[in-house]
Amino acid sequence: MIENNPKKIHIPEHCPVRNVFDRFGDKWSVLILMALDTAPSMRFNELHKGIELISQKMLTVTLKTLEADGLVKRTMYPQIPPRVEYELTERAKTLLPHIHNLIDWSKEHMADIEESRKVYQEQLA
Amino acid sequence: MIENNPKKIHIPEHCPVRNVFDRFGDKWSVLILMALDTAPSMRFNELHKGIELISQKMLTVTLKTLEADGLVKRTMYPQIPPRVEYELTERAKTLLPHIHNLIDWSKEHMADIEESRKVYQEQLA
DNA sequence: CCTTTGACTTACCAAAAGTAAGTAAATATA
DNA sequence: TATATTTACTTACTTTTGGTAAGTCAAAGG
Repeated sequence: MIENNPKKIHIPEHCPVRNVFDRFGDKWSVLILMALDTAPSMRFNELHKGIELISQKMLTVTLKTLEADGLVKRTMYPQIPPRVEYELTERAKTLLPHIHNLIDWSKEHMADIEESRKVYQEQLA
Repeated sequence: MIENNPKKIHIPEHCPVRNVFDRFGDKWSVLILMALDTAPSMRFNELHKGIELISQKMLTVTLKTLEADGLVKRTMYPQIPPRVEYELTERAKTLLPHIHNLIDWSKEHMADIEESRKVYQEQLA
């Protein structure tokens, strides 16, 4: 009777859920998608200035993974200095409503959450 | 004319969006909430076994932040060996539908996304 | 006694992310 | 002619975060 399962919940390593949240479960992906949602297209430096505190490095690597996932389209104009435009794909546009729902939830509950955090901190002291 | 804003998108460091996604934008929070959603309450080791590959350390620290945010309720029964039960709060229950929407989106699109990733990889080679 | 049990800590190490400087190539300025 | 500027990145290096494995606590069971 090795492994006599008590409650059989199991969130395995490889599943669509993990696959998605490993993408959204990083600091910057969602923020970039949101920024791109505010204009038809944006250039690298616009994103860099628009998303406070993101580093150039993290902006490039995150844009690359978003591009790989088909959520962002990258268009390079061969000029000098170079011009590169980023825009949301149709796929990304089907995702954004869900993200906005999370944002709305967060706006609605953030005051309460911060209050909870304060109370929790005070309990520790 | 320093700072003659071209497109005024701006995602500042301190805003409800960041505040929420810094929470969800970590590897484990959402997974723990999902696991807790499958039963009325769960013990530490049930979660540890149920969520594949999470370390004890990350489980404890993530549970603590979820507790601090009022998303998880922790109940300790003073026995030896100890028994600790975790359950979702009402606040968390209002959040879970949105998370499930994201999961549904991810199930719907994951095949296409993996295909995109494959194509993207092949382009590089 | 010594082992087991459950929910953790702690110390140490690896991986991820942040920082700052560098690159390319043409145009603008001195 | 020499230097500075511009944009979209790389690269090398440092810091922070996360993972691993062992240890702790106190009682019950063999």
